[in-house]
Amino acid sequence: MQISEAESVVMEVLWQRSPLAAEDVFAALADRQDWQEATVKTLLNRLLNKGAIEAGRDGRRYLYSPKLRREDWVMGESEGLLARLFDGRVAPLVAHFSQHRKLTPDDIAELRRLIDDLEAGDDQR
Amino acid sequence: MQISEAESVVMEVLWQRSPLAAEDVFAALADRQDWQEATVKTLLNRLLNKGAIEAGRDGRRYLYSPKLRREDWVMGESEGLLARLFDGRVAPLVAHFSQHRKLTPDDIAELRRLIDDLEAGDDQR
DNA sequence: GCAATTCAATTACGAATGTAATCGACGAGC
DNA sequence: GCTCGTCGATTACATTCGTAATTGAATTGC
Repeated sequence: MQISEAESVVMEVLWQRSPLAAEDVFAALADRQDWQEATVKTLLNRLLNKGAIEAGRDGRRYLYSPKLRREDWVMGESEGLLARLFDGRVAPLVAHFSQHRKLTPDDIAELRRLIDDLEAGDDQR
Repeated sequence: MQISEAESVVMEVLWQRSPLAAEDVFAALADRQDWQEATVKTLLNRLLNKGAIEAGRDGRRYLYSPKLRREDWVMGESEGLLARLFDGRVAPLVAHFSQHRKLTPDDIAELRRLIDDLEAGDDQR
């Protein structure tokens, strides 16, 4: 499922809360995006055609909900980047960020916790 | 500097080895990409116009070299993804991969080494 | 010197994308 | 019932991208 940049902005709104009418999506974006309502409607329609969202009637209008799960989308995007830039390995990615000092102490602490859990829980699950 | 998908394939070749003539880039891609040589030349030209590469004359032809550093491009792409999908934090990204069991034991071991180094070398550099 | 070859530069063209305006149907108010 | 407003659907249009073919200039072989 290919989602364009602009489309993903709309998806984020729906992942946040749904179902929503076109107007609600527009309203939710009003501060961040300088889009006309017509633009939002176009994007909703394109997402509908792609099957990324679905619409249920609510009287005269539609309420839109995501069909594509954010989780799956995020996984696809992440995997793509990882494959293209880091030969599919996670460690080099983290190394990359660390080399550019993009890791806050909090990041490091959280990473440590993650690693500890992973090593401890090797067989669980 | 905006590099499209197809353009980045060409960049990867030049990052690997440069300077190269258009023909060499084409040859290097022959197995992976089913592109005509004309296509490769178009991409080289677009990259030239964008300033991502530069060309030095070699008699009748040109030899192309990257101007954009891979390092910088990778950082830009990574930061972009991180910002869009993980609120700019590295740890959630790693957590995401770990939740989907995308971490090999090697990954985990390497991550541990990274973390250890980071914690040990807090002030160095 | 002229023809054939070889490059790069220019042009092509359909699909996707960003950004909207317009149209047409349906319901609400008079 | 007719009119007006409100939605979604359709159409629009410039730009970027993927994928090339064509052209034009320089070079090389005869």
